[in-house]
Amino acid sequence: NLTSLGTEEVAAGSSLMDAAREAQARIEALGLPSAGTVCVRHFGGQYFSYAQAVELDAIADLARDSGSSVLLAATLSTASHLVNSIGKQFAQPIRPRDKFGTPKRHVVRKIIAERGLSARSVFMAYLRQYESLSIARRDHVAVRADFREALAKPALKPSVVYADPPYTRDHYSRFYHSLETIALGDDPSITKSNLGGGNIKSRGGYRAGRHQSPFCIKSEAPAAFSALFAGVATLQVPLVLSYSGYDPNMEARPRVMALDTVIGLAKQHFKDVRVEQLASLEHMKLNTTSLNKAAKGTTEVLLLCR
DNA sequence: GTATGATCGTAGGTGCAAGA
DNA sequence: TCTTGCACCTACGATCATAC
Repeated sequence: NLTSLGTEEVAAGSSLMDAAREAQARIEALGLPSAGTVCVRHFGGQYFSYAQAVELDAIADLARDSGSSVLLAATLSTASHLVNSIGKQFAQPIRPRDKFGTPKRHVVRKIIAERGLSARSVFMAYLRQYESLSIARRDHVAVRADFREALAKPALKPSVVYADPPYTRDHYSRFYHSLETIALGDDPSITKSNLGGGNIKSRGGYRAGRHQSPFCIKSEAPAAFSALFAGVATLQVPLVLSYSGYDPNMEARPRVMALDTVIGLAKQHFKDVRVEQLASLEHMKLNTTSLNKAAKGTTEVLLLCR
């Protein structure tokens, strides 16, 4: 993409590099606010066609200026719908050639189909869909906040807290960083990968300072769980905690914290802690069979804390 | 040098819907 | 009824950083 010019594999002096530099110069000459061109500079060519990215910039600008949650929701759905990546997430741009340099035919078809879509048309379809939804009559509020803040100052008095923290070391903010940037309307720098000497911008184009959940970091997870339990206990309401059971005898990837340890922490804050194993459920197996280690024994567990 | 932890790049099985 | 295409999203292996 344009933001990574000079660090990519394109040979200096090639016509593609010349075109990219000229495009960048023309964008700068327009004198637009940097946040207003962030899609085309950061995600154009990487996750969207340049034309789609330009349209997205315009749509996102409109949505943010309006302050309308419906417009913003339709914008984010449009970005999510258009993104040309593996699995429709924002951590894995398409790699159109295999390791031998041969173009992947099915990927080429996918690129042509997805990058030919009009952002405006997709946006209008989502807008019509969301505008036609009935309005919920029950009291509710959506909050974007750190869980500690949300528990310390709840927007509404809850009757129960349901928590679904991550349980592996994978930070899922990687998969939504572009939507975060579109929603915030800023112009973040892109992080550099720790691979290759640390001088190459991350292939996923991650925004600097993206959220890293303490539940995914082994050294921080115990304090995070303690804060969660303490925060809910202070509200004097029950807690339903979703976690993943894990049998250390199986080959599956260990959880950041063992279930027994989580239960032990819960018991420090609640008189009654029950564990319900959802035996009939298994996580979807989303990997090649050879890598799909031991889905059995890693089923969903609910901690009922009172 | 080794162990441990953290980050990044990556693959693809499953279930559903649409089309043949 | 069968086939095909697609969205979903988990979690692996490789690599690097840090602590000892």
